Amino acid sequence: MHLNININTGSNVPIYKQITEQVRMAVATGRVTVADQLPSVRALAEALVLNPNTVARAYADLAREGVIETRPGRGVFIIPKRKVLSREEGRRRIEPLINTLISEGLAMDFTPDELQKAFAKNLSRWQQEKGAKQ
Amino acid sequence: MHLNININTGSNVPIYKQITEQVRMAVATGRVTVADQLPSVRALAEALVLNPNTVARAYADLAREGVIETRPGRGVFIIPKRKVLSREEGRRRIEPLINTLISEGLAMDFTPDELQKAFAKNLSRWQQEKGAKQ
Amino acid sequence: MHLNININTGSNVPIYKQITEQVRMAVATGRVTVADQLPSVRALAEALVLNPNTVARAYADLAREGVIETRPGRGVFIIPKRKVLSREEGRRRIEPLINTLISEGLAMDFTPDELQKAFAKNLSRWQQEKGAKQ
Amino acid sequence: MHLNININTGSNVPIYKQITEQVRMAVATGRVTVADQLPSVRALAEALVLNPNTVARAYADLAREGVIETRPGRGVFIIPKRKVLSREEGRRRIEPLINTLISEGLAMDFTPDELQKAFAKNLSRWQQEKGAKQ
DNA sequence: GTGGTCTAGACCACG
DNA sequence: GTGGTCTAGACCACC
Repeated sequence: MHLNININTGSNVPIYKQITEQVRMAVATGRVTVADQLPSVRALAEALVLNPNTVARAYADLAREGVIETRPGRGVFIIPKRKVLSREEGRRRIEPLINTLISEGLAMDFTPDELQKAFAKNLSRWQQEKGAKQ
Repeated sequence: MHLNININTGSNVPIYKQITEQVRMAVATGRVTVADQLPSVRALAEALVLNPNTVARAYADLAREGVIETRPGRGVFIIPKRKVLSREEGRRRIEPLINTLISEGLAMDFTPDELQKAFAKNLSRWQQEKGAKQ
Repeated sequence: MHLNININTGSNVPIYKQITEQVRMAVATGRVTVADQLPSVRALAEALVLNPNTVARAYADLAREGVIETRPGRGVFIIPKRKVLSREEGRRRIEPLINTLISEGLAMDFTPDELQKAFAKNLSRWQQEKGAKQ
Repeated sequence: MHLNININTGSNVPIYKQITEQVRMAVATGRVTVADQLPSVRALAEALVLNPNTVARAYADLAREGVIETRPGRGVFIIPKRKVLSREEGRRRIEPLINTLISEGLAMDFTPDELQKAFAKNLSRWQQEKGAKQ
């Protein structure tokens, strides 16, 4: 198991969200598995050169979501995945992202075809990463 | 010309962004066309029960994007689409939107195939609307 | 790094534009360099006796131009120069500035030759300053 | 004598200023000469499809500057040119325009050489116009 | 009437 | 502490 989180400080995405997203992805793609132990707040903060508060917040969010469990004194662990969101809720949350992408993309002079291709390209990159790790 | 903007004040998305997106969409789908005049800052602010500054900010963003033109003392107008950003800058701005969509989608247990289909479906809807109006 | 911005409240030039121009100049001449941190919105507002919103607007414009990057919660930073606008858009924006200069200059009884010389002189000053600092 | 004013409603330059500028230029280049009569406020407004108030304001500005004279009941006339601004005042007003041009131009990724060339090109275009009319 | 600028001060998210 | 968003209300230039 190797978590390997990358932080982009220049991004608009808040750092704590970059962490939660990458941990969620690592779990979803099977790169880390149930009962795996994550680095401690302090260790991860040091490794990523971040404020421990930022890491703590990310872990708190993940714990609230039911992705990880912090066992005081022993560490942070992955817990079995349950579906948190129903299909419908998922769709409700994902559609605005799609439409923002299309709206901004078209306004920026990209053709629908270019958008489709760019999306497919990035999607396949994510799948490759997943395949490589499994 | 029928603009019909809906604001969701409870959303995380800033109000000014909801406005810019809906205007861009109205233009992209042909619901408003070149040379159409948009409601004045004050009129839209009153209609949406917002502060005029919020509407002004949305209009300013659209003007910077090259979607509209504000003519002081006369009003706000749709202008012919033109290429404002460099190719690289466009790519730089569209990639994070794509990756957020993929990351959130996969984290919500959608398969890559489902995401691809959902994206294609929405994209074709934008084009259909436009085709229907033209 | 020494920013040293001067505001002329009596001028017709909006304050936020005076700020953006002086920051751009500081960057172009090398007085501030990549990765330098600019004063915070509040700090600069206090130093210049301005409303923080006015400074924030100037910073927002610079960020859109690709001169700086605002990192919420951390501050404002100079970033490597990159091409944001398309070639055509750049031309579209620079031509009116040139023509205003020529028109006003000729109306003030300067000869074309004098204008040409004045322009060349200022241009070389910008380059000299930059050379001296680098 | 043919005045031939062109108004660009899409420009940021206020319409009344476009008029004053073009009249001043027409006088400065000798396209219209002393004792020439200009179109009346009403006639020019109709010809340019403008609000008469806008033309009236432009004429008022020109009269205040000493470029034209309105003789009630008879019309609007060019009056002999005097230098309104001293050399020094002229320089004080022209330098900021030059520096804005350079600052924005460099920020937009134009090279000094490109700026110099663009300036020279536009300047020669103005001179050609003048030559053609004389 | 129109949009543009600025101030004042609030609340929020982030680190 | 930082920047981002929004409201409220002022004053100005322009048409």
